[in-house]
Amino acid sequence: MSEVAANHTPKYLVVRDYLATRIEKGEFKSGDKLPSERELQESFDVARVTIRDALLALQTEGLIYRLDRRGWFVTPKRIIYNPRSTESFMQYVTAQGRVPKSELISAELIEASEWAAERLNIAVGGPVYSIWRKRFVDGRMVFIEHVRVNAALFPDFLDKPLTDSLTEIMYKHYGVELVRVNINLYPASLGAFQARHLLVTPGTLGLYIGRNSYDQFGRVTNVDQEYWVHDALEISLEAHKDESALMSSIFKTNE
Amino acid sequence: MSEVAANHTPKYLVVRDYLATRIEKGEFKSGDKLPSERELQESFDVARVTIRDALLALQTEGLIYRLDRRGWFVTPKRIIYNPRSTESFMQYVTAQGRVPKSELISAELIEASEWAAERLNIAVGGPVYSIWRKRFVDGRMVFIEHVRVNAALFPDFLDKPLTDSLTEIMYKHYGVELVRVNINLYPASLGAFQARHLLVTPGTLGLYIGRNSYDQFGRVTNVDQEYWVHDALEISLEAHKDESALMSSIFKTNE
DNA sequence: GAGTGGTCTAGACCACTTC
DNA sequence: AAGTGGTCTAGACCACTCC
Repeated sequence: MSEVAANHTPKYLVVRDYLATRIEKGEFKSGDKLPSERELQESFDVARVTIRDALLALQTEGLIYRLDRRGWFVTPKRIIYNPRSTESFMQYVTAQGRVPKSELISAELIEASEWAAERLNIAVGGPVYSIWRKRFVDGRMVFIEHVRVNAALFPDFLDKPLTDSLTEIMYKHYGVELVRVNINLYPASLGAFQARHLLVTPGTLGLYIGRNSYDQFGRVTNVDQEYWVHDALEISLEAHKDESALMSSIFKTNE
Repeated sequence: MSEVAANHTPKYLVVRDYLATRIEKGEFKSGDKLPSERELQESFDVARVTIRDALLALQTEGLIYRLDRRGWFVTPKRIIYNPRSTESFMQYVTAQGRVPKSELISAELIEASEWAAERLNIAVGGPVYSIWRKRFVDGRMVFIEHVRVNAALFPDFLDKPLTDSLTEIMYKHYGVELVRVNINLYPASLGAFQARHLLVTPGTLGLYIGRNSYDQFGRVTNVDQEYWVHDALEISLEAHKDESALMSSIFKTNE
């Protein structure tokens, strides 16, 4: 490698840097729409593909996001989520000075699939409430959620206000308390159904969060699957040495 | 929307589906190299850009990954990481029947930057060991790590075997015990330095994990930053209601 | 040296959103 | 109706890896 760098910056990174700088300076603010791809193309005098490479790079970084066929927008600050907390979405979003919203997509009584039955610890074909919800922060859709509830434990559940915290409903109306959750999460791409509801292009990067909830009797009350847009969430938690062992001696964990 | 779908599947998704199927069937196995882009282009009789769209979609899904200028490979199974466990990388990878490897990139004594000083709770310019390491699973690079150690607490730390667990070194040689960690993580793209070491294209999607470690005296011993490739890791943890409150009453947490 | 992936051009048509 | 993003073509040159 010579002293004078032979590498020149690729054009798409020049465009990226320019846009990134303007976003960081606040010239494009959170939620703002960027100029159209063709406008950018003319400003920089490059092919449209090159503009797209720049935009896709910024998307991966989480600086901008795309609404399918609607354009590119500046990404708002991430919401912080503590998986060890039992706060509901409405609570932890509000606590961060943001405005949460919930929307019910569908709710029905179905027969447990093999996947659901295994996790809910019930028989295949057993009664399950299948609930899809959509969640917003400051008006932006951030994830959709699929909840499967062990219906045997919660008669008339579908009559309850299903945009509220389901955990709270279980506690107040059925005396069932959430005492333990198993959580797993990883980056994953958003499928057709999820993408359509989130108004993003199918295949967009997301963040998957799975959750199994247990009540005071060790029963699985519900299993949830959350499909987040990848740039809306930051996970934060604290752990103490040996506490897992300590907790198992206090609660009886059945594994 | 008419009964007979007017939508035909885009070509790049046809290619994606074909490759995804062959991977799922095991015709391409974990770690295998896919045919070159030009070979695929000829097989499908499409433009190379279309092949790339398919490959990029599969990459986002985590089915394949790319080594910069080397080609596309089938992604191995994810490693499961429990952020609440105090197991070291070597331990939790081995426990999952995989082969871990650590490599030291660099280790030096430097002056604390503002960023590091604030987190280590020391003065700006104070002594800090800056350690970069590279981590492998079954021979594949999965993340690089930047560790900053409060040097005042650990004289001659750089003489120790720095590919081993640093936590263990602190305990065995200095009697300093890790009792608490703060962790935060989110998807983020990999910068030039990280990408070069991981042999990926700069801007590739990654998973960022930050960690602050506290000892039995409440001191911050080290702050770590891990830059994972996005498809190598799944986070898994268990939480109990009210345990946070319980733990704070047992340990004194200084916040 | 051959082949590969990384970048780029200068267009095009379509489905869809927005006005 | 106009404009946008989504998809696609048929090439090209370069830097780099691999043999």
